[in-house]
This record gives sequence, C-alpha cells and structure tokens, in this order.
Amino acid sequence: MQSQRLPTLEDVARVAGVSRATVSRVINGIRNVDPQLHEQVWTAVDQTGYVPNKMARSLVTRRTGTVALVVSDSETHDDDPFMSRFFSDPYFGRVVGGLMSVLRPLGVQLALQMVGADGHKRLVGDLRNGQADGAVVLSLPAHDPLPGLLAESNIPAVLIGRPAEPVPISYVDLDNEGGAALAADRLAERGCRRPVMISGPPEVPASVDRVSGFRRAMARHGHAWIPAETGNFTQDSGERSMRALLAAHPALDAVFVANDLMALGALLVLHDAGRRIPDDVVVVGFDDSSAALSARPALTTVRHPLEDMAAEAARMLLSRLDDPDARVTSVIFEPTLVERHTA
Amino acid sequence: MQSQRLPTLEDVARVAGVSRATVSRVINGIRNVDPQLHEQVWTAVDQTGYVPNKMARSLVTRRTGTVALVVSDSETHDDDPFMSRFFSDPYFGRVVGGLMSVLRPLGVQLALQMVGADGHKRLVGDLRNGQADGAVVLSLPAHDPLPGLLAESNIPAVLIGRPAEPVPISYVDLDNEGGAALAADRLAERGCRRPVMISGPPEVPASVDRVSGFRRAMARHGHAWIPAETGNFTQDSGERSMRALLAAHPALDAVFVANDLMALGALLVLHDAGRRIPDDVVVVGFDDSSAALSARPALTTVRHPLEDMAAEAARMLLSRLDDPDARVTSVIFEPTLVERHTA
DNA sequence: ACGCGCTTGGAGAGCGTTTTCCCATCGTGT
DNA sequence: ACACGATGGGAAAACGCTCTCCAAGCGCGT
Repeated sequence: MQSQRLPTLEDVARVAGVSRATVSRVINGIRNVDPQLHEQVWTAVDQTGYVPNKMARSLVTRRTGTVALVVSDSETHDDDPFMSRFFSDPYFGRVVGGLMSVLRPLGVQLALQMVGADGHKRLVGDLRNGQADGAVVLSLPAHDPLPGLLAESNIPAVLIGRPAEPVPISYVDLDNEGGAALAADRLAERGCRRPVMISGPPEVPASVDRVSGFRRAMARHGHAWIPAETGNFTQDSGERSMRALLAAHPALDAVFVANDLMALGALLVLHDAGRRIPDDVVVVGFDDSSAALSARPALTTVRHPLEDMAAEAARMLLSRLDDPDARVTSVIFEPTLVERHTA
Repeated sequence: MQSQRLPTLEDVARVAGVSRATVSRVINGIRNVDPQLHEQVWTAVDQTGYVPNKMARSLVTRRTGTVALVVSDSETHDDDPFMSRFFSDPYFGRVVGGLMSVLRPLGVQLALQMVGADGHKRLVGDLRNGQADGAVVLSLPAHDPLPGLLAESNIPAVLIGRPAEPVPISYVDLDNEGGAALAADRLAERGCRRPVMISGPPEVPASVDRVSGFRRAMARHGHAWIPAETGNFTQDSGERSMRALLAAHPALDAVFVANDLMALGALLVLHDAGRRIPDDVVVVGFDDSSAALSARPALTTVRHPLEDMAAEAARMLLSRLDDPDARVTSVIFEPTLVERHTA
C-alpha cells in the first residue's frame, strides 16, 4: 500500500455531483444547503473516506485548532538527563491532564513547546505564525521576559502562576498566602508552642508567598517569630532542613513544610529522631501531590488544585480566542486543607 | 497593537529586490544563489522580521515538522478526575522528557493526541492528513487495534512497548523477562529461602513477562514454585498484596514486586509488621521510578530506561520519516539492577 | 405580467509557500 | 567568433481549502 494521494474536497464534490463550495458548506455545517444535497455530500464523504486537510484549512482561516503548552527549560539546562527532573515531576502531568480535560472534548490539539533562555523571540514568532492559536505558559523563572513579549505581541496567552512583575496578561494562580494561613491555623488549633518551617527557594514567587502567609497567620496566633530553614523543593533538601531545625530547636513541636516532597523528607527525619507523629510533632505540607498519600503517616497538607487551575486556564484561553478583544483577567484559586494523619 | 498582517515572502522579496523564489531558496539554504543576493535577502529578512508561515509551507511540502504522541485513554475513561492517574504517573513525564531530548534539538514539535476506544479511525485519518508526520504510540490496552490500523495505513509510527499481537510495526521495548531474572538472581544471591512475589495486572504484557521471567529464573535457582499475589501497580494494591502474602506465608524472606509503587506499599507493610529490611526480608522492585529513591530504605530495583527508550523511539521515527521505505525494526532495551538498600 | 427580495449553488480569488520550468547570462573550448 | 553546457534567477503553477461575490430560481405583492 503506497502513500497514494488522499481524497480532496474536489474529489468529494465530483462524486456528489456538486461544487467544492457546497461540500465545504456541508462539512462546516453552514445552513442554506438543500437537505437533499446535504445527504448526497455526506454519502460522498463516506464513500471517498475524505478527511479535511488541516493545513489547507488553517492557511485560509488563520486558525490551527492547536494551543501550545509552553514550558521553560532555562532553569534545568544541562545538568540532568535532559529535563527529566521537570517532566517527571507530577506537576507537569497534572497540568497536562487538566488542560486535556477541557481541550480534548473540543477537539483542540495540545502542542508542547519548550523555550530556553534564548528562544523567546523565536517562540513569539512561531506563535504569531502557524504554530498555535494561543499558549498556556508554565513554570517560568522569576524574571522571565516572556510574559511581557507575549503581551506586547498581542498573542493570546494564559499564565499558570502569576508573573513576577505586573504585566497585562491573563493568568490563573493559587492563593498561596491563604493556603499557608490554613496550615498555620491548623497548627495553632493543634496547640503547638514551638512551630518551625521549611521554606522553598526564595526566587520562586509561590514559595515567598507561602512563607509570608504562614508568618502572618502565625503572628495572629501569637507567634511573632518562626525559625525557618530554606529547601529547594526536593525530598533531600527536606531531610537536610529538618535535621538542621531539629538540631537548632530540639523542642519544636510543629512544622510547616512548603511542599509535600520536602515534607516527606522531614517526616523521615522526624521518625528517625524518634518523634511520634502527630503526637510529638505535627506536620503540614503543601500541594497534595501523590507524595502526600504515600507518606507514612499520610500527610496532612494544603491542596493545590492544579488540574482545576489548568482547566480554567484552558477555558480562559479558549474564550480569548473566540473574542480577541476580551479583557485580561485572572483567577485566583483557593486552596483547602486536606486532613490526614500528621496534624 | 492590532494583530496586523505579518510579513510574507512577498514582502521580503520586495525589500530585497528579488523574487519570491529567490527568497525561498535562500531561506531553505538551497545553493546556487549569488552570495551578494544571499546577503541582501538575509538583511531583508531581519529588517522585516519575517518568519515563515508553517502552514503554507506544510501545505506544499506535505511535512508538518510535528510528531504526535498518542496515548490511549480507553482504560481510564470516566472514573478519575480525567486521566489524572495516567498523566500524573511519572511514566508519562519520563516519556515526554525522552522524546523531547531528541526532538527539540531538531526543531520538531510534539503534539499530544489522546484516543479513546472509538477514535481510532479518526486518529488515523487525522494522522494521514496534516496533523503530524508520524506518531509515537504509548500505553495501549492489550488488544488494541490501533497498531494494526497504523501499519495498514502505512503511517510512520513507533510503539513504546510491543503490541500484544504481532503486527508489522516498529517498536521499542524492555526485556522485562531479563529484568525480572536480574531481580531473581539478586534474591538468590542474598540466600533467600522463601521468596514470594507481587505481580501486576495480567492484561498488561509487560506485567506478564515480569512474572514469567522471575519464575523461570527462580526455577533455575531451585525454587520451583513462587507464591504470588496480583496487584494493579498502585501503592495501595502493593500494601494489600503484601498483607495477604504475609498472612499466608509468615516465613517469607524475599519479595519481588513488579513495580516500584507497589514495592513502596510492600515496604510499609513489612515495616509495620516488624520485619527488618533487608535483614529479615529482602525486597526488589521494578522501574527505578522516583518512588524508589524516596522509599526508606532506598529501594533496590530494576531500572527501566524509559527516557532512553523514548529517545530511541523518536530517533527511529525520524529516520523512518527520512526514508519512507525503511524496514520495520524493533529495539529491545536491557534493564539493569540498581543496588540500593533493600536487597 | 412584472419586479423585488430571498434562498441556493457555482465560479473563482485568494491564503503563503515550494518547485518546476524556462530564459538569460556567462565562461569555455574549438 | 560561435556554439554549448553550466549556472543563477524569475514567472507561475500547484497545494487544498474557505469565502466572497454572482447568477439563477422561486414566491410574493402590485
């Protein structure tokens, strides 16, 4: 079986005994077509096995039916076996799942676009051209110029996670401060006296917000100062931080950890140190990733509704595509506390 | 800023004072162009900010510069919050990472295609048309007709994981039997007397191979029969299976678990049962996923080089695209044993 | 009968490329 | 000088589709 020429509109038209234009109308569901011809056309389509050529269509409509998922790799360039750290992080998969849940029923394609430190202009060029109708942008380094470029090129785009500097571009984000406050309230409720925290890297905005949210809420509960240790969101750094904290503050009885993976590490260290959880020490994580469930005891954590956020981002992008003059908007999601067994 | 018309070849040609054809030649690096004009054209390109329109180009070249990553969702239709189980499984991310590592340097796009039980013909149609030049197909249910359809439509495609029935289509796969044998050898080496195993679902071929490989190798070591319990690759099922095994065979001193996630569960149960690892019971997992590292003690496991396999799949697909008459091939990867602290 | 609006369907002009011809132009061997 | 093969560049034909005209047909009011 050779890769012979596929049937075109022309072929269908010939078979149905009508013109290209009519077939096109029928295919695209435009009314004003005699039911009789309508019928003829469809049978001709079936008979020829016609499938519209997407590129030809896109060329004239200026619509690709594709949105790009842009991920930055400027942070993970050449140490790891290529990006494996990022892609194998459940974060990525959760976003893809969320996007797909709204894109797929509508027949919209998702194309992966990676952009390095250099490729910004190329990306914008590609986007303005035929690559995609719009973009969902993920996980940018703190002061990435991309949001600005997108905004000024007038490319439909939605960020997941707000940009570091204010930029006229739509985004979805999580109320990280509120989430941290939830954790703080829980800790207070459990009657903790000597809370400590393990924070994330200071260059990621979400991390900063979690710290400040937690501090502020704890202050309301009468804890003016919270000893903290800085991790980098890996389990390893969680262990290290916990050990340091334990050494400096042996009497600690509560710890807020800025993400679940680090919390997993902290739990291990606490366990090895002979602390009973939650009796001696209560622990609250952040994200409600799959790690939270596999922790022992199962981790009490702040749920980050990433799938929902991604789905909303997709919806926002789509509606922007339908109405190019739509205003820039943002949606902030409220986290919730998932009570399991560590606090 | 309006979405004004972008510069086209025509515009560049006018600025450079040459014809469209010449600009096209220069852009596509076709020799036989006067260096002088060559220069003129490039400055004109810079000046106008020209970016070739991908769709117009694809329309005539019949090449999209895109490959599709096809994932089946017929198994996970409507129970979970949409596919979250599959996408958030590190499996997905590892494959994406591996594919990207070869695709991106070549400027090839990756498009996600999900296909349900019904959508097969649609997918094939889309693929034969403008969607993508070829496909990497992932994680199919046992007797999926897709490989057959792809083969008979002569669509360039590479499967990750061999098809259940023999089909003339290229694939990469892991020597699951060999991997399981590796685990068996290790268990034997550790002098185990009463080995048991936790297998995966019988409908996935890889799972079956792991079981048979393990059984065969253990037989060589003199263990004619291995008690087994069947899980479904989740941590939960690992726990359940381990509990059952412990109840039925209290004297067990070694367990082979068909994937890391289940091994994680098994480890927890063994720990709760007061068994010391690896002194009382040795455990070997399979996959070397991130779970293996976060297990305590760190899990000894069989490494499944998924990124490498995905990368190879991409390379195979690409070379098939370059030479449409290339023969169907397959590459089987050899797993290795990663020695950590459980065996 | 005639004209007028309304519905249908066809002809054809693009959309932005690549690529096939084909015509200059030039250098070379006789 | 003249013919002749290279070689560089332009005109224009696709590629497969959408969509804007226009013409034809039809029912209605005058």
